[in-house]
Amino acid sequence: MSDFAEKLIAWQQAHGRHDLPWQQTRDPYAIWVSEIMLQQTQVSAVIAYYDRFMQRFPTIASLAEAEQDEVMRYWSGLGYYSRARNLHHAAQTIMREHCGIFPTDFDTIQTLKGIGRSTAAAISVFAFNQRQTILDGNVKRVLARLYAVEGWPGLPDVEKKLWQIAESVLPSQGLPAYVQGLMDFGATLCTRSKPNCHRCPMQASCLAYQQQMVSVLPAPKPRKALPEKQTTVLMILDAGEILLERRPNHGIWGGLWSLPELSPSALAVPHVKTTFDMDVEPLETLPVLWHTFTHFKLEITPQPLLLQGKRPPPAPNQQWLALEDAVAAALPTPVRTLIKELQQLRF
DNA sequence: AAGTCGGGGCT
DNA sequence: AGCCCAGACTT
Repeated sequence: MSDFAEKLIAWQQAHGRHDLPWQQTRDPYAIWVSEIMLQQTQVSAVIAYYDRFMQRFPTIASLAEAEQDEVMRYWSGLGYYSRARNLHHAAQTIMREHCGIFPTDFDTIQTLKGIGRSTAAAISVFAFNQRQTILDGNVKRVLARLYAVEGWPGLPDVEKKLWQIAESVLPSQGLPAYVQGLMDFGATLCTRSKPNCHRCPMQASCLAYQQQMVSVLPAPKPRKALPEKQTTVLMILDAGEILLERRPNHGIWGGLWSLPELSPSALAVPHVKTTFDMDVEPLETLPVLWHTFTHFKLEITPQPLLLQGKRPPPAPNQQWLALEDAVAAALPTPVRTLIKELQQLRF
């Protein structure tokens, strides 16, 4: 038996979960229902649904005979409703094509709707004590760390490698405890954030731990490049003071004081004349600034301007502030950065 | 290979 | 406000 499997089984016996409702049985139907409910759904959310469902549909036959509407009612709130439709459909398939007996053959199990390789493996192990491996999100994380597998596990090549590793570390016996251990270990110790490496029996052999890669493995799903927007902000100066404008309550930086904004296509000098009734002269430009929000990147072009002549009275949503006060004010970070840069340029 | 399904917990 | 969860299926 691989060193990993041996340690995992020992860990499972000491620290794993043993009292979940679907662990008290070897009925393939009960285990099947639990596995479907647990797809992309946390244990704590499943338990109540599982108990209610099994009370109403205790057997394959009772589920197959039920109206789809009633099945859906018992699933309502769990999400991923195709799981319930597939479960219902597969129950009827078993009645029709398998004499009402849940199939024991691994490949046959996978032909049932809603059962892929990992779920088929879980059923095969827990109900029939067969030698198969699962590969769910927990197991992917555990193996990606133990074997320092780089790349997002959703990539076919990476997933293939993880299946291969999962098979290679499979013990020859004690499969139920081992597979339950895989899941419990990933769910409670080798967690996504803040894994408990101190209490990990695999620490010495964990490649990610050795290479200090635990926090970056497995690699997160690559995000699509954020859309880029651009804007120009006006830095209108007069007597060591800068003109600030309160932003509308809705939208980005809602209600915050900021710099007046200008659509990138507009010309600064005429715009300021029309909008603010000020005569200004352009100053030396500052470098463009990038700011990243959660949903887009913003290219901010600062446009410093020097007021010529008399300062008109500020509108209610405007104020003049000394540069050093502006730096200390509660302005959006990139705006403060720009004002700081301008301040240093002046002296 | 990418999109879809989903409520809920976590950060 | 994303990201992820005992994934599988469709496009």
